[in-house]
This record gives sequence, C-alpha cells and structure tokens, in this order.
Amino acid sequence: MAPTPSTPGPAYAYAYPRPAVATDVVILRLHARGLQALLVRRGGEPFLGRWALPGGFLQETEDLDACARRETEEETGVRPGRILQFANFSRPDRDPRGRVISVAYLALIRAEDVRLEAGTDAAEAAWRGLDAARDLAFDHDLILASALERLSAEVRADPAFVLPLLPPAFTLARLQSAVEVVLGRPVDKRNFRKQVEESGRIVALDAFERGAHRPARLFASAPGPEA
Amino acid sequence: MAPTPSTPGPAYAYAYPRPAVATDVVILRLHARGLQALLVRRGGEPFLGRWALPGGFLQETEDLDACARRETEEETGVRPGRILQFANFSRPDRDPRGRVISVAYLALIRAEDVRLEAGTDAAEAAWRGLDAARDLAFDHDLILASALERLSAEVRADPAFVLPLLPPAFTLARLQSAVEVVLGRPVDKRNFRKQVEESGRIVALDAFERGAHRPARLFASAPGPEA
DNA sequence: ACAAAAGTGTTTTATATACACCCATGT
DNA sequence: ACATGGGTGTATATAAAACACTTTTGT
Repeated sequence: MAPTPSTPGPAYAYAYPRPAVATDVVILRLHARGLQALLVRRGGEPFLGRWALPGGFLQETEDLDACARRETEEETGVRPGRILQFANFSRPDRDPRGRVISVAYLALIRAEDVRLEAGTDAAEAAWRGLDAARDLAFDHDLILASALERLSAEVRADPAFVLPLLPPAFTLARLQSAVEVVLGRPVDKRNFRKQVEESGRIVALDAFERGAHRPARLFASAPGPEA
Repeated sequence: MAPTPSTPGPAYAYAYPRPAVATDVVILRLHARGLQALLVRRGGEPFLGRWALPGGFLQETEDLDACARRETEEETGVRPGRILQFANFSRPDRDPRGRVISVAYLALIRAEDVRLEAGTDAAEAAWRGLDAARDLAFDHDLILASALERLSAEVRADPAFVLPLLPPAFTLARLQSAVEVVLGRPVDKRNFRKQVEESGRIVALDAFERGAHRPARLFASAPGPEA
C-alpha cells in the first residue's frame, strides 16, 4: 500500500467525511511451475513488516483503472495488458488507521517483462508462490483468494484469458501449462489444442521453438477482440 | 443521487484530497412485458430536472454493498435479495461538482414488493422502460448500458439469475418470459423447462395458478446455494 | 364447442471427453 | 539409438437445439 496520508500538508476540507480510496492489485505472473503473486513488505504501522498486496491511493487525475495500472507498472515496470476489477473491500473497520476503501483489481503480466525484483515504490517486494502468500496485512488474504476464484472462473469460460501471462510468441504446451496451473488440474492435450486453435484467439506463426526435441510451433494471441 | 455535500457543516480535513464515494444502483423490476429501471429526477444542479440512476454517498458505518442495499431499499421500500457490483465509474471529470467516484451495482427486485412509486429520498422517482431510459444525468447512460450487458451475460450463464425478479411462487411460463425479456430473444419452451427443472435451482410446489386455462404448476426458488 | 395456456418426447446436431501412437530434433 | 517433448484422429458420451401435438381448465 502507498504511504499513509497522515503528514500535515495542505489540508483538504469537506462538509462530510470521506473515505480514502485505494486500489489493491493482485499481480500475477507465471514462474517455473506455478503462479506467483507480487507482494510488498509493509514499512509502517499497522502490520509493520507483514506482506501485503501492492496498492495505492487514487490520484486526482486518474480513474480507478488507471490507478491500478499505474500501481502495477510502478511495482513491476510492466504495463499490464488487461486488468479486471473484480470486487471491492470496504468494511469500515478494515484499516485501523481510518476509513479506506479498496477497489480490487487483477492484473496478469509476463514474467519475462519484469525488470526489477522490487519496484521503486515499496521498501521491499517479492514474488511469492500462492501457497506462500498467506497471513497478509489487512484483509488481503481475502482479496487474494477472491482474485484467484475469479481468475479460475474466467479461464474456465475462456482459456485464452491466460494469454497475458505468456510472451508474445508461445508454444501450445506453454499455453496449456498456464491453463493447468490456473485451474489446478490437468487438461487433455489433444482436446485443448482443438479448442484453442478453433477459438480464433490465437494465430499460428511461421516460427518454431527449438530444444532438445522436436521443434514446437509458436503462436501469438490474435489481434482485435480480446488479447 | 444524494444531495451534494456542499453545505458548510463541520469540516472534515485530510492531508490529501479525497474523492467523494457513491454507489449508483441499477434497480430493475419486471413490469407487464418488459424490464423497468428506477430513475430519480434530479432536484439540483448539475443536470437539474434530468433523470438519473438512484445512488448515494457511502456512509461512515457501512460498506459499499450495504450502501447499495440501503439506497435500493430507500428508493423502493424493497430489501433486494441479491446485488452485484459490476463496474466502477471514476473518471475525474464525470461530475462537474468535483471528484465523485461511483461504484456501480445491479439490483433485481420483485415488482410486487414495491410499496411506493417514489421513495422518500428523491423528489421524484419513476419506473421507466429501458427504451425510455436515455439521456440520463452524468455518465448514467453508460452505467445502465453496462449493467444490462452484465445482466445478459449472467442470465446466459444461468437463467435462474432472474429469480429475484419474480414472486416467491411463479409459473415456468413467467420464469421463461423473464429470461426472454432479459435476453431479448425467445427461448424454446420444452428445452427451457428441461434445463431449469434439472438445474436444481427451483423446486415444484403443490400449488397451481388458475386462470382462463389449464392451471399452471407453481415453483419456488430452491433454498441454499443461490437464490 | 371453443379459446387459451400448460404440459410433454424424440430426433438431430454440436460439443466435450476419453484415449495412444508416431514424429522431429538434439545428444 | 535413445531420450524428449511435439504433434495428430477417432470413437463415445453428453449437452444443446429443433420441432408439434395433447391436456386441462374457463367461458
């Protein structure tokens, strides 16, 4: 989260109390054999030293989508392709400092694009496997769980939803693996290829990935509708 | 929308500017042969005299869901069964009075439960067919369109989503009609009955509705999972 | 008897699932 | 030649879609 708005600067006065408005972003990348969430370590009270989701307060000149995008880029150096506002968390007592409502976003980014392990914004940031991302500050356990639930639903409805996790050119094996990671279960290779090739969401490239085996055809996400 | 927070009461001061936070609620009921949205006529500037979605500012003691519920109940006298937060509208310039972010909700209510045509809150309120609900104040045309898009998607995924629009006991014909109204296209009667009866989302009652024709079996929404 | 809406099955089509072997390359 | 992952097809099961007549009541 961004720094507490408690420093005595120029005061902004209103006739009615107003909550502080922040976005918290569940930023996920694909690493080795699993999803990782970006967490930042809190440098102040409350929850000092605890891990939390990256987030920050809404600025005067941006809307909430832009705020979530900005936070994502600040923390990772990556401009996210798509973000999804999936819930809000706004219980009056969720932040002991005072009223802060959180509009929650999900951002999927390419691991390959990440420049820095820790962003410039937070004192410390780390990518954590989902099993290790527990006991977070505030209600962030809840936010993370809610994000994963929504992610799974989106991917069930459309496997191509995971595309932003992958590099511009990818093999079907990698796409399938991403889907399996998100769904938490294996999917049939032949059926998967049929579905995704017929979906029109990806296009075959005239390029191949080479390795200690037969070269694998590369694909890219199709332009237009959704990517 | 609720009154503008501009009266010079006790001032609330903050170190950083804060947006006002409101919920706007697309409240839909089923009337005759179509959906109607509840609109309220604005009693002040800006957009004086224009129709708008009901909405109001977040109170200190409630979360956003509660705010949307409260607004719905204030305007209609009906406690909505389910509400869905489907988007937010937060462009800095969306309200000429100043920064107001809107968290948008969809509420489906039973026409039969509505006590008052106009709620106590707004100067004037009216139910409008969706074709007539145009040229609304602020960005409310956009909010309404977005709500209807989401509603349609939900109903395609699960026809039982429309249940809150219906009375506690309803015929399959009325349920089907509600789905058709939302989707904007007819659905096959036999297929519809099969699907919905097998879905487990409704239960048959030992009661019938009588009219100038063969009595129709009444159903109720099933308890538990979703209703 | 007639009008009006309720209720009911089967066929066809599309989609989802299950399943196993050969292919192309690097070592 | 062997190891590694890439690539392919068919048969079955399930779900979706198309389609028309009989039943029950009120008038």
